[in-house]
Amino acid sequence: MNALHIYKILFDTYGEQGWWPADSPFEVVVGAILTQNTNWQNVEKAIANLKAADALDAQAMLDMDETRLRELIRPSGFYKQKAERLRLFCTFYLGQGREQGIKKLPDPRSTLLALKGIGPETADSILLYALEIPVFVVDAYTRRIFIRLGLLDSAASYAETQTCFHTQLDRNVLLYKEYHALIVQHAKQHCRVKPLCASCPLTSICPAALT
DNA sequence: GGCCAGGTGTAAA
DNA sequence: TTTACACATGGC
Repeated sequence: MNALHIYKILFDTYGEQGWWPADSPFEVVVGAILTQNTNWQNVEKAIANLKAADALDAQAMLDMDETRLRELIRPSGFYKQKAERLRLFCTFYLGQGREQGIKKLPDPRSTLLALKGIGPETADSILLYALEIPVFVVDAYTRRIFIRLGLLDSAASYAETQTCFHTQLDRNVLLYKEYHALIVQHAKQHCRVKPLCASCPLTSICPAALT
């Protein structure tokens, strides 16, 4: 039993996800910041507001008042700190020369992590879905599911969890994109709070499934 | 009405 | 080095 096996089960169950749901790499970044500990439905409202205001653009976000940006993204919650985080990223983004400039940095991941408001999951989401760099995105769902399956120690750090996937899977952008998307899709339908249930496609391989 | 959501930064132990 | 806590809206 390994990560690839789980992937196959999830793919057979849910099919291709085609993530990230965004029209541009920059929109991926905005979504990645806005979705921090936030329901995606709320993020969609905020992004719709930005689009309606013609503000889904780095320069536009920097040009407007921060209070205006706060209002536009308010539905996504934590709107004061997220407005600041978005603008900090926008300054970095334009300063580096957008996606291409960031990709050419010696260590894009460390550079992103140095930005206030960009932690490991947000950084890796940006690397994978906006910059097409093959890093596995670890989120709360990933941990929960693999701990329940007995494939991950409950004390495993972000880095340890990520290494686990990197060593068990080929370094493939499309695979990583789909895998993370499938985990989120799966988590939304099953096992959010309660242990694995009878209709869960992973039940048959979960040691605790029937307890 | 309470719980949760595709985390992160900060401060105290 | 780990553990709490704040940050905030909207759906179920």
